[in-house]
Amino acid sequence: MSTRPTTTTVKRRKVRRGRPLKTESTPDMRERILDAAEDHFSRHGFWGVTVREVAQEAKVDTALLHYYFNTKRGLFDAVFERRAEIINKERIDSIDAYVKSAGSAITVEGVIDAFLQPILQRAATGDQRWHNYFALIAQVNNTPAWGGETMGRTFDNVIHHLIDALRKALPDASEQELYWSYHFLSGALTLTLSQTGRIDRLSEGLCKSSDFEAIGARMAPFIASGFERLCKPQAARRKKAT
Amino acid sequence: MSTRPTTTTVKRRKVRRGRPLKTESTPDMRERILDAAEDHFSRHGFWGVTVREVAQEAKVDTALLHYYFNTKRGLFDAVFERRAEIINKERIDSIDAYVKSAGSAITVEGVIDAFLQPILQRAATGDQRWHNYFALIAQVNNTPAWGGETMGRTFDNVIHHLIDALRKALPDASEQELYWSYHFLSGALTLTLSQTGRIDRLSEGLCKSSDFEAIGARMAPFIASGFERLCKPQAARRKKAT
DNA sequence: GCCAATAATCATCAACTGATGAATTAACAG
DNA sequence: CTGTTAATTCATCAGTTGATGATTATTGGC
Repeated sequence: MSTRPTTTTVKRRKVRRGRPLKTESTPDMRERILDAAEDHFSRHGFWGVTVREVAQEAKVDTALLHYYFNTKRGLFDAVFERRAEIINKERIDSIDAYVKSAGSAITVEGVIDAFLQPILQRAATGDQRWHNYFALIAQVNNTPAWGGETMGRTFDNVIHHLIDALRKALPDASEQELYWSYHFLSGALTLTLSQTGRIDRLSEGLCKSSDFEAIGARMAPFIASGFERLCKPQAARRKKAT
Repeated sequence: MSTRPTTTTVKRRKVRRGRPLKTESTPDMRERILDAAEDHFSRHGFWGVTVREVAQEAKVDTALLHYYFNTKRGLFDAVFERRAEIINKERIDSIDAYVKSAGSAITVEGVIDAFLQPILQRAATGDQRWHNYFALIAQVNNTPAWGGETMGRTFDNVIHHLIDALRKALPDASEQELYWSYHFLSGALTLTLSQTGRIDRLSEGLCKSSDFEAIGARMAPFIASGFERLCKPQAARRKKAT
């Protein structure tokens, strides 16, 4: 409008085209795109996000998303798998370390705590990127259309590892009770990770969904009690006296 | 295909326009639109559905959706609130009936069972429309952007009613522990309602996420154990011996 | 130095999206 | 009968969407 080039191409507003110089502090566009996508997908789900929004936040052209990930879905899957490997390895190592150290004194609560701690600790650090990622998992886990399949492909290994360890702590448990108990554990964890802030409002500020320290201290005892109730039917049987 | 009008105006493929005749078995378009919307929103969430898809399934023109609900969001809200009143009343009545009948023999498991049964029984009947509705709740409950607010507006009354009843069964419980425990309950219930079929695949068919009878028998005991563990800290305190 | 491969932007597309004013037909009140 | 209101489809719009071929600039191997 008013400001325009006075002499020799002073007011260059044009973004550089072509391959970038390697020396200029390595922009690493691919990671920037993944971060932006993680941020948006975790908040609004797959269909609630446009590739333009992601591109805008990452400050790149939309064509670059397609260059790296082909399709919007390819981008989503890349986001979903990027951190899965890290957290899965941590959880398996944590379970193994606990099982080894506990020996015959293995407890349900110990196993579940070992399973949860890697996640809750990453969440507790306050790293927004991990927060986003966990919320993304929660979204996928509650997507009926394709969530079950995606979750399975990515996390079944770890879950079976967890259940194997739980079997050691609950040698008499039936398979069914173990899986149903895990189902309830998964739900509780998922809602925790989804970060809707619902419990904050419900409790009028008494509980904060971002207070992962409080959650970390309570979740394993809560869930372990449930496991023991369901998977140790011989002890303390005092159900509804019908 | 074979049965068709023999004489006058045989090949009429054009859909009728204008106000429909009242005598022709009352189509009740409004409900049909809500059913179709419920079906789609529950599967793909708000952004994963287009008004055209809903209109097509309901076999009406898209303009009719706007005639009844103004905007896509208005349609979504109407779907969400349609069944809320019914199920909320059932849950409050169920809790009240239990509290009254149990008297001083009130138990945590009894309260939670009374809270869950209305939902699980409706789900167990196999009515697809209620299935869809419950899956929709699960979607909303895991939508960080606006899920917490919508859930609160619709369900906070019932939840506070539940927690009031639980306080009677757990007179020494701190508010915080009660709310955290409810948080885990809510997560477990939500994942159950979301019907992703994940547990089916994980357990290789041993557990069926549509088997609400199995869930109804296990969920209240599981969750009640957790509540008692967290909210009765004086008894059986045997945490990790650090 | 030359040239193929790589990494990025530009310009554009056909399809789709939510929404709306006009037209059409029936119900209903007086 | 007649005019107003309710319920429905028609026709269409302006903006958005995911995607892509062309273009530009830099790297790195020979």
